[in-house]
Amino acid sequence: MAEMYIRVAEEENEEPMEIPSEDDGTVLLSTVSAQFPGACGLRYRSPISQCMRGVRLVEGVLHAPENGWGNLVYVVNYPKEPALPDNKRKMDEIEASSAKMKRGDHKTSDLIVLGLPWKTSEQDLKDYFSTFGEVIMVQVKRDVKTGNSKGFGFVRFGEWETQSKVIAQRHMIDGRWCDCKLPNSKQGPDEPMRSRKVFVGRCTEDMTADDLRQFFMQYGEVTDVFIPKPFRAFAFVTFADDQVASSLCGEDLIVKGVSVHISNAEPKHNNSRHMMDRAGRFGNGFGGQGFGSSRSSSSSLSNFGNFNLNPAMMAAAQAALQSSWGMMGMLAQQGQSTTSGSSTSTGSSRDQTPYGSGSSNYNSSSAALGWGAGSNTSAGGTGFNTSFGSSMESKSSGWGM
DNA sequence: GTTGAGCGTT
Repeated sequence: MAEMYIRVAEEENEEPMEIPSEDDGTVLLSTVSAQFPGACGLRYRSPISQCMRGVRLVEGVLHAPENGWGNLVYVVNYPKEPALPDNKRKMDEIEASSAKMKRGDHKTSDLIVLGLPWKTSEQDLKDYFSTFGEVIMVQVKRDVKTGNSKGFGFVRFGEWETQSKVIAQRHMIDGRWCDCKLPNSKQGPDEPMRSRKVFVGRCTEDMTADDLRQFFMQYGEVTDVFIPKPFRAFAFVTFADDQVASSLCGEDLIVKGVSVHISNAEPKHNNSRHMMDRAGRFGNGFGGQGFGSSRSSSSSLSNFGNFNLNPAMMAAAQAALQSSWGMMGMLAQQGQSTTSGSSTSTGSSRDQTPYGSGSSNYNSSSAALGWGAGSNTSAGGTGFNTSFGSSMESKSSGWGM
């Protein structure tokens, strides 16, 4: 099937935009979200049943309904708002619209961007994130000596709404799925955060992170899904709202026909545990920033009128072109992403072996940057060792929650 | 088979 366009709109009766399909007739979710930032799926009104129907979404790929995409208008799905008690939501709205809204509450903070392709530059990051809203800072962390990317970076947005939207979804950047989170340094003391995450026991191996995300989305906005890498029959799901999480604890829910058990996520093993326990008398160590307190994630999509042609798509396409695997490589990467480690991240240990066997061209530039060379001998191990058997001590610094 | 990666030379 040749490339075609399908019609997509934010609401059923709004003017649709045409967005391109892939050669095989599927449409990438990343293509949709390039035009509709924050999109998590598509739906349409069935001409037969007159009901809204969901479009099948498998690992980032949208599949046409039985009789093809046709000429229907597909409507964008966005993550559900956290299910807050009505009165609470009203309070937030009033607060937000009031002129004397205390500004301190919704300050943005730096977000860590995990899982970046080695080659992603700060400009790439900025181009990508600008589709969501005003970007006021980007960084790619690099090895000081070699200048090689460490595979993560930071971004800071101008608006709180932008930040919360970005945290709530995954990001296809230069051909890899990346995650944006509050960095550990910004996480509050654990209690408030703890309850946003639930432990999901009795998972089966066929439950992908995407499955879990789709399933739990009905209860509220899902900000993270984690599935341990070698299969271990459990998972973690994090919500934007701690009330959603705690309301599920103790339940047995049916996911893909299997009963899973939801319980509290225990704190991750954690070395920094003596901060301010009972030293109560010297003022509370953590005075200021109430961290987990009031979160009112309004995900009204401000469509900041952007004319830039979807950098997300450009970047992905670019990645496909440059990788010797072409578009197939991209698809392969996506496919692998959800079956592996964290839903979040693409693949276990940076398996971005972009240059398949024998591809000649990769290193005029990389070699100059010191890539292939004798890996890292230093124990500090930010290295790029492609052999990931080598253990670098796992430093779980705590607050991963 | 029921408790998890990776986090900032300011």
